[in-house]
Amino acid sequence: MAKLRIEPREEGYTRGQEIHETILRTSFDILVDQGMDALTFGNIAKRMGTKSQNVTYYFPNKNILLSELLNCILSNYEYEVDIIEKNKSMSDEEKFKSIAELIILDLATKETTRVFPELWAKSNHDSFVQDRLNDLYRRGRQVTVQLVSRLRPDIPADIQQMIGVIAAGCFEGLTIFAGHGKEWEDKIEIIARLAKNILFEGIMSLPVHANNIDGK
Amino acid sequence: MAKLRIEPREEGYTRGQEIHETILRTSFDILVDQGMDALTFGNIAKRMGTKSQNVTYYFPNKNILLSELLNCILSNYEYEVDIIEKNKSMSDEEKFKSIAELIILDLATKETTRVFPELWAKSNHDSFVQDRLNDLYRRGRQVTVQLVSRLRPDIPADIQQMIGVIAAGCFEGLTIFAGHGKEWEDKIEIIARLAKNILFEGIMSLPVHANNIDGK
DNA sequence: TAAAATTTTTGTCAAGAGGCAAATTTTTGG
DNA sequence: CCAAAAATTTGCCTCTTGACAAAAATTTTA
Repeated sequence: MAKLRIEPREEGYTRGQEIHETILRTSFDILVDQGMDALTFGNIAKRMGTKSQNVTYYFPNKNILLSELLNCILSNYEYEVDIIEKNKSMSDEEKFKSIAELIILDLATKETTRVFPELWAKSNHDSFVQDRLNDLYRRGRQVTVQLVSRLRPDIPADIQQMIGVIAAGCFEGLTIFAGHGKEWEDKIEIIARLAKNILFEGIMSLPVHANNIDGK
Repeated sequence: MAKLRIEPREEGYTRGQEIHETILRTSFDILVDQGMDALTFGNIAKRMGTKSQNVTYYFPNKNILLSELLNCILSNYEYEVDIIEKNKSMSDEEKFKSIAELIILDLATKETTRVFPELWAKSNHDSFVQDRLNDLYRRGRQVTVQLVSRLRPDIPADIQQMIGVIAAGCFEGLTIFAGHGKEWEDKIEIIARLAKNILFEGIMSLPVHANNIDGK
């Protein structure tokens, strides 16, 4: 629920440990409901009822805070991907559809709806964010691509990859229209069901001949 | 190419007119290659080789500049939607696929890849941006939804709408993975072809019974 | 050409940002 | 309980931002 995986620091008192964690959680909260602009030492301190210099003590400069925060955010999603990956009790079709549904339903969460657009925007001008996001997405797609490769073994591997990209794009894109607070939020369940069926059937009915990577 | 539709001011000298336009174009350029953070009066002026107070003269405060800029950006996309809407010389299938391809290829543009994520992020904390974006997307979807309603007249209207949302989500989401400077940028043509086929076939093979809006 | 309107420059301001340094207080392990 | 480490507070600094006001220069039009 918290959408943050915080690894403990290596040194310091347990009290300091808690503060360290509180700073990260408070930062995340600010990111979620006020956006990246509002994420300042002053605002973090204000929410925590302390001074900005105290935040500086734990995170000597803003880049360190941001990169550590990014890490906690993405680690959590990678953890979620792991859980999906390990589920082995379904057919490939069931797996594909349940993953699609899971991801779409997650993106309707306030946290996901609010945080990812900030990261997408930042990634365009910050290669550190870009790289870390890429890692996450690459790993996340792995599951889908593997399923595609089993569902459509007749398709070349690079096309299978791109199909994974398209599916992921479809999921992420729905954030904008059916995410938390968006126009289609309350239809998210129906949309999730439709999307998984459209994607599944679309992938299954792709003609082989049209998928040659060199094809015109 | 310019991705900006600037309507002339109502008053002022022609020289002032040009400056007004230059400010908006410069602002857009900054937004594209440095992002929303860097969009300050000072930076605009620096790029133009003038003083920030001169920018203030044309746009008394930043909200006015931002809302006017947003207007110019979105007006241009609405204009592009119009062009698509007017093309009547194809079958519905051809139309659907060519629209899909057109949108996906546009999103690979540097301008679109850079600007829209900024708007998505901002829309989460700025209802003015949210509303204007919604208008644009609603209008943009109209074309797709109309096609869907002709391709699948057996499906209830609200489900047709949601299919439009899913298609739009798929398009927009690809910005993140195959937009300008992204990992899959150079595969964008293949991805566009795949996506339009997956979506088309997926939509065509949706079972009617599964689409009842009240269905469990 | 002169008057009027528009544009540019100069100067100033308060608020808030990130950051540094040293004094003080609190916590913890021995 | 007591030193040493950790955490907090106090105070200050520089830079940037958006904003305002008034003087100066420029352009247009009558």
